[in-house]
Amino acid sequence: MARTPRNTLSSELVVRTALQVMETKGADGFSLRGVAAELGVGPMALYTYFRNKDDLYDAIRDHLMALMPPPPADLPWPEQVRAICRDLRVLMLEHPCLAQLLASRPLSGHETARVAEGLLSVLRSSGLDPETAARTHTTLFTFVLGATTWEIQMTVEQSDPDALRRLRASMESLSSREFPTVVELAPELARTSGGQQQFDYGLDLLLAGLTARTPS
Amino acid sequence: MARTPRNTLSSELVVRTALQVMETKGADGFSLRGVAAELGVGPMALYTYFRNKDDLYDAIRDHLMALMPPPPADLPWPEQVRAICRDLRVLMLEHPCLAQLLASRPLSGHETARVAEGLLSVLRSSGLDPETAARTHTTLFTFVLGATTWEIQMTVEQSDPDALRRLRASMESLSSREFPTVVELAPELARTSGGQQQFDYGLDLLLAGLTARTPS
DNA sequence: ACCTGAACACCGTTCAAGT
DNA sequence: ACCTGAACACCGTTCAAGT
Repeated sequence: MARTPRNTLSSELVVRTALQVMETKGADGFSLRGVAAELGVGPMALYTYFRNKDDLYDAIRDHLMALMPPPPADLPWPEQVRAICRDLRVLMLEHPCLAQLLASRPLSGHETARVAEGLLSVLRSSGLDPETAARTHTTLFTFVLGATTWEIQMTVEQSDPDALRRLRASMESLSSREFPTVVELAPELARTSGGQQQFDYGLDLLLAGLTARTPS
Repeated sequence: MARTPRNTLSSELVVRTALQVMETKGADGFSLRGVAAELGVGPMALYTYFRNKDDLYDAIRDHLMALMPPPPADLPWPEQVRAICRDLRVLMLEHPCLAQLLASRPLSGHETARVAEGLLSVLRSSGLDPETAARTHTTLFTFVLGATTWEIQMTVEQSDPDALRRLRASMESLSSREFPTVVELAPELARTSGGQQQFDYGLDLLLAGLTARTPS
């Protein structure tokens, strides 16, 4: 859009613009060409700062992870774990593209490491041995990723009236003789596809299982 | 590829060919044009059987969900839940595209409903009320989705030697003063990014939390 | 180092037309 | 109903060239 004079580009500016494009047009509508157009440069100008599209994705992810608040101190460790998981969910809801960025790329980068350090150190200081701490970190992370990805996807789906109508139609076409429980619980299933209460339910199950096996 | 004479196309054949293309070229390399080429027809021929690409995705997902075995009878309900979750993970590992198909589209279709009916009916007959059964179903489903998506992604990443080299380099560039726990647990974190043992660890935490709150 | 311009080999989907 | 062919508005990336 805006003409950018020479030598005013930077990886910082590219990342900020890329993030803006992602939040405007959605993760699907995102393209390198779109970012370049927004910056008023040719598509190839971006390759000065990033090796390829995935490399830019990594940078955007780390840029967003910088927004994660530090883990709260002076709380029992299960409460600290709960806070970190909730914060990550909130950040993903505020920036829906983060879900896809986290799911499709391995964790790397300074800010991503900072977040991992926060959760891992809480788990370690709670008395878990190295292997169990790592297992628990991966379990918590993938739980938040799965639950929130689903929540975001269902929110997107329910905002499209046409898709919602087709979904209802396909639900009602199910035989209540063949699938009695699905048909009976259809309203509950729709309600539990997202929300803080649903998230906390799953998180509490994990924490209950976790505290049950820790010595303290 | 093979020339298909007229009137030999069907939605079944399109779905089977689409699945074959997905498993050959991967979910990223998949395209409607590629499926059409494989069938020896023009791209527009597919639109006779599917409204658009998403519609075909739904059909492929349901086609794969048909491969889910029925829940084993004559076992305590936690064991039945465990078996269903493990079966879903195995199916996703055997057909990696299933992970993306499940994560990006709402659940619909006959075979998808069949799988949901299996898990939901186990949860209901264990004594859970309708709302808790639905919450638990969503929690278990999103857990399997998140854990297995992560496992698949990390496997893909580790099979690319170039990506693996860059990942190691970025890990080693982390300051062990700034992120002592991440650096210390790097080997454990790499090891717990997948595998049956890691999956069972998370699943057992959820089941432990669940059995702790059920009356029986 | 930083950026352009043309080109390559692709996409999903619409539209009008044929059988 | 079933399928073609041309067209539209896009992609990411390579390559050679300019400053």
